[in-house]
Amino acid sequence: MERTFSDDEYKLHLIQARELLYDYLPLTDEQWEVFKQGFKIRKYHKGDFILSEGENERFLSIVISGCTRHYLMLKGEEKSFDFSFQHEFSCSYSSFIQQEPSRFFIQALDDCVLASIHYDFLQELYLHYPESNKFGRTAVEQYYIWRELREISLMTESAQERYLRLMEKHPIYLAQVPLKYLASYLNIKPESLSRIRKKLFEER
Amino acid sequence: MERTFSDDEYKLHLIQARELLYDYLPLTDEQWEVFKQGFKIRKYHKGDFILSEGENERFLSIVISGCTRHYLMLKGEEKSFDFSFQHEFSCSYSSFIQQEPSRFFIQALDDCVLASIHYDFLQELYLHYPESNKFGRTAVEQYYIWRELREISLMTESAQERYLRLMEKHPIYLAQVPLKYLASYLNIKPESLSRIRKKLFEER
DNA sequence: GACACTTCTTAACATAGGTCAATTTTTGAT
DNA sequence: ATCAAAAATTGACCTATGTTAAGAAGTGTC
Repeated sequence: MERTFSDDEYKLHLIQARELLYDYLPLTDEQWEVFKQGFKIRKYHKGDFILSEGENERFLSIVISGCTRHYLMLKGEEKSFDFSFQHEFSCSYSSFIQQEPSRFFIQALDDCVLASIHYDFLQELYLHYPESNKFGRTAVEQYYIWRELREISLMTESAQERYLRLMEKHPIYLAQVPLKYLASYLNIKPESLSRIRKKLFEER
Repeated sequence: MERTFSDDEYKLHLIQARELLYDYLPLTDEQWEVFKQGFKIRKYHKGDFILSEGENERFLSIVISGCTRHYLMLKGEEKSFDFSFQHEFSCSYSSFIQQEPSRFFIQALDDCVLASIHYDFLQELYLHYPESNKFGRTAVEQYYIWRELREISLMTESAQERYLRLMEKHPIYLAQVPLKYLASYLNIKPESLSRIRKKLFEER
């Protein structure tokens, strides 16, 4: 469920969006005037669903504040695949690209604000401003690199190694994400994560 | 090591390249005249290295014939991540995008011919023909979808389930890829794949 | 601040897949 | 066709993680 807010808030968030976007795609004032028409600022409360399985992902979003969790349901169990924090993209990307039903749920892990660009608007941009393909390309390239790192991790590391690397590289996950979701992100059960944490604690 | 061939062969392969590319990116004759200047046809014998770990991936390639294997070395062991057959892209993509050293080796699994577009040429294209960003975007989108499916598989399926799905969806892998590589692609040891195959055989 | 609800931890036991070592089968070179 | 090398299989045993069940520690609500 989407939440509402004031015009002033909306404008502020749009400015933030441009700033956060800057690293991926620095836009001239002129370009921004075009782009910003296509952005929708969306606000969610902790626990709200941003996207549900089976829906087409219509938005490519950048997280302005808060964080989101991407997961899928399998045999009655949740499997967490991604967490998106400020400055990162949040999108069920395969669904977005193909405009096919998403296998993933996206849920607000905390209160959060997203700047979301609509699929149709992006297609229009691609058509009328060919250089905007660069935006789509850059976004998906970022996504791709992330996915590849995840896959390498899943293929080559033990659960404990993944946990240790997570602590080192993304301590924010430890701080913000409930352990049961982290466990599933590490591809183990919460009980196994507990054991690993206990063992690491005892060893030091 | 790259192999050589005649002018006629070269021209033929260029034509094939355009055809194979068509599904990803239909090009007008005019566009093709520009694109084809950037393509290099490369031919390898079975076992040749197309890219080694530590090298920057300079080419985005489409497989015209034969097949390639992408793998990385970890603790003295090979881990296979991808096989690319005719019509598919073959590229150490993160390295290509970031122009940073590749973690992957790419090896000719059979004699093969690739149509490869050079990184620099592609950047020029992006610059001078903004619509060509669409090519880069489409290629990486394909890659992304593939990576996501792999990740879902690794996260949610047992080795046996992965093997069965492979048999069903990509029987060509069974036919063309040595079991030791398939095992590593399924993220298990050859001994375990043997056991799975034996069990499946006895059950029917 | 008491209660209910969720999350986290612990322990005992089960299992998929890993390890090691030996054997069989396949492949490739001559 | 023969032989050596590589790939695939098998069996005995091991280990990390899963399963189940219980209890402890948080958290949010009135």
